[in-house]
Amino acid sequence: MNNAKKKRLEANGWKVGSTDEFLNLSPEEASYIELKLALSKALQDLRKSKNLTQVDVAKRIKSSQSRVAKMEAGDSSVTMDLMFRSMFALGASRKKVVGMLV
Amino acid sequence: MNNAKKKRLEANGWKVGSTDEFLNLSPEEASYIELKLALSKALQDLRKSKNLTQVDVAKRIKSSQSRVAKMEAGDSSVTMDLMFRSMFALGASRKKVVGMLV
DNA sequence: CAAATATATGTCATATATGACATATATCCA
DNA sequence: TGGATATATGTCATATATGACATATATTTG
Repeated sequence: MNNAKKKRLEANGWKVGSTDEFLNLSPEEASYIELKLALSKALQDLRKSKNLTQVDVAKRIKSSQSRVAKMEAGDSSVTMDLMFRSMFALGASRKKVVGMLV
Repeated sequence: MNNAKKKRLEANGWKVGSTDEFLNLSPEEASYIELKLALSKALQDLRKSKNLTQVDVAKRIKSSQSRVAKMEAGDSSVTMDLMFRSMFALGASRKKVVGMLV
């Protein structure tokens, strides 16, 4: 994990150690966070591929633009449940969704 | 979706329509729930393949046996985040985890 | 460039998930 | 069988996620 990624993680509310780089980020936590970031990226890619705005997505899932923005940013305050739901709401199949996480 | 599955869903706290079978369960909700159930099954399979008890898993993720049981039951009160975290805590790789969801 | 449109960030009150606990039920095995 | 071990179910106080809102900052378009 490079420094830019670490900065992005910290910016999104993840605890990635202060003095030392990320020794206190266990492998399993790292895997989880990286999968979640992949999911947030997948959601954004999917939305863009359909030429939809965050407001459009928000309407479909009865949420708000700000929450969609947070999903796409991989913010620590959003669950993967909401992200998966959003992708399905955009018409993606399970195969498609899972495929975007490989 | 057959009746047995519906019963299982309802038992786990999912709202799957009362009078009519499951007309009020939109395709995206169905996809989400089915993915989550696949994940709960994957977690259980993984645990059993390692010959661990729910208590063992609970210790590794600093949770409780009851919560692990709920994860494996696909209970509506548990997030996919916790399930993914658990699988990673059992040593599964992202490739492995994602592969179990295909 | 400026206006319009899109996205990001911060905060709140409320809803939901969490670990913990008690206890019920199932499964194992001597 | 019955005691031991494992899993399921229900509940609670607390922690965290949620939609909504305001508003800041980009990005597009004319």
